[in-house]
Amino acid sequence: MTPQRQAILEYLVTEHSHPTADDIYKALSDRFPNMSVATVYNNLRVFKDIGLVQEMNYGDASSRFDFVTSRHYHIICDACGKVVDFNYPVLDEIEAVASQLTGFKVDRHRLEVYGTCPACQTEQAHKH
Amino acid sequence: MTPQRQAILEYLVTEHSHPTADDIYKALSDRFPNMSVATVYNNLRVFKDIGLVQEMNYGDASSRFDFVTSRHYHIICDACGKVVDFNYPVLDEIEAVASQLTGFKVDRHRLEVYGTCPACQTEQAHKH
DNA sequence: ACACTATTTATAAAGATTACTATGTAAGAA
DNA sequence: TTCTTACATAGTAATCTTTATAAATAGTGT
Repeated sequence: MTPQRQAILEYLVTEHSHPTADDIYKALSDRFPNMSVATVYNNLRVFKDIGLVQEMNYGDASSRFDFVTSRHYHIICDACGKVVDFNYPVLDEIEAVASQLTGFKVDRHRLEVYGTCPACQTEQAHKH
Repeated sequence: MTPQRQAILEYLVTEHSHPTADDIYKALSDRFPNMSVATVYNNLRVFKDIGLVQEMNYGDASSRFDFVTSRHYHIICDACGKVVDFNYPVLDEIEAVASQLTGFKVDRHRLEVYGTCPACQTEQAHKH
């Protein structure tokens, strides 16, 4: 557990945003002026492998990383990219159905809702 | 509707795989030896904009493209990357709940199930 | 034939992520 | 302490996917 590793983990735990690797890199560049981007990626992979952190890919943009606490889903704003958590009963049934229909051994699923966040809604309304 | 455009669309309709841009490019390189990769991307974007084709991003790998027929979900093999369709009632409720909880105006959602396909299951079993 | 518009090709460029190498650093054994 | 081993980091090059750009091409209508 190096200082850099601790700082990255700390950032993920305390910040409730869903930062990209670059967000983390920039946020910590004050405390670690010569930390490498590769270090951020390396540590994020370590955290992911042991299940502490979840990686989320959206389109062509950068991956976002989320410290895993409780089970929740994400809703993402198409306009500004903001990610917000929301709770919903875990969709176990769809996994069972998918497994039956396809013969796959199911491991997990991934669900995201897309739309426009309140802030961007008002901004778009003001454009008239 | 150029010959290249037609060929790309034809490939998406007839092949029931979920090809990447590069898959399409390679598959058509016999008939169009000097077609550019950019042409594939351009046309895929055109198809996507008019709603003929759906783009799917998985992790760091390339996007996959799916000709839109009926509403269905995807299950993806972690071992070989294969994508298989399966049918399930559309999850309208989760969109409503998410909207209520977050104040977002919901546009759509995205759901994928991950696991191991039958072929890779047997292959993994034979490794003992 | 001429102008206009859209498409293609070819290539450069961008952006995110990984690979690689050398350096550093901490822990353990002799 | 000193040597050794293992691993983390920094720095940079390389890779891969996708987009941007500019020139060439082809089609359509006048």
